[in-house]
Amino acid sequence: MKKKDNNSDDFQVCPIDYGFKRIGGKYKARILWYLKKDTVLRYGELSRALPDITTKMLTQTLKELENDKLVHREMFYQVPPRVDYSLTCTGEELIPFIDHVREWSLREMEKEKDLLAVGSR
Amino acid sequence: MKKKDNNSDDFQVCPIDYGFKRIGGKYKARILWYLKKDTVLRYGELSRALPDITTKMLTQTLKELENDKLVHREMFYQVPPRVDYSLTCTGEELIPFIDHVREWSLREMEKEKDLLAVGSR
DNA sequence: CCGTATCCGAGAGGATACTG
DNA sequence: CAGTATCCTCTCGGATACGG
Repeated sequence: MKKKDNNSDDFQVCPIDYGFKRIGGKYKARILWYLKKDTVLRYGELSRALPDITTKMLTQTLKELENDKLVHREMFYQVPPRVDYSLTCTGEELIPFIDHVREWSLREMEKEKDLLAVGSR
Repeated sequence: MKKKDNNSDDFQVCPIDYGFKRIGGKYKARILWYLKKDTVLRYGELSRALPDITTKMLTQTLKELENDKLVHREMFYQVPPRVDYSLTCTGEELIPFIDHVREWSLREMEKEKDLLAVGSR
């Protein structure tokens, strides 16, 4: 198997890979989704929206999303500090597709539940 | 942070997480995509379609997709052996959404290229 | 309130050789 | 042709403690 030699970037990047790298990762899609629902969320609100995330991962993921221009970050220099997060236009373009997965998943989870119910009686 | 205790499954599973687990992984989306394009592909054809995948990963990923009922596997007992892979109905439901990411990625990659071109002149 | 800084373990994925 | 079987590396993410 040919390994990509990194001193030449003339190899083709698959767009599917590219996309999944930008929204993959354990929490990225969920964060984007919560942001679309409420438009603007503070750090603490996001933290409460995703109860299973650690501060490390939340900070890190938000930073990645910001560098990727998918979320916008606004700091207010106050005491106590305040930081707002919201979607960029590019980030919003991803919402319909996250919605699609979500709907699909809900249907699939229903199917699983039904199957389980039938099996146990 | 509360850790999920695995002896009780009364905790809520987020549908977004659920979905991304089923189509996440380095090659799953790409494999589904190639299957939609050509409808039926043999193991070797898939291998050639994804030049960067090793046999180990291809076999493993296909097995996962099969267990998840996203792809269908058909063996022909011949010499030399032949195995066909195709999408299930559930798998097909994911294609529009993979398409969406792909289109988005193509646009984004264009934007990056333009940016680079401007920067270097 | 909004993070940083370390340390660490599990598992995803890679390289390589072999088989019915 | 269509996979198995090992071994190994390396990144992702969890736990925990501390800082402006």
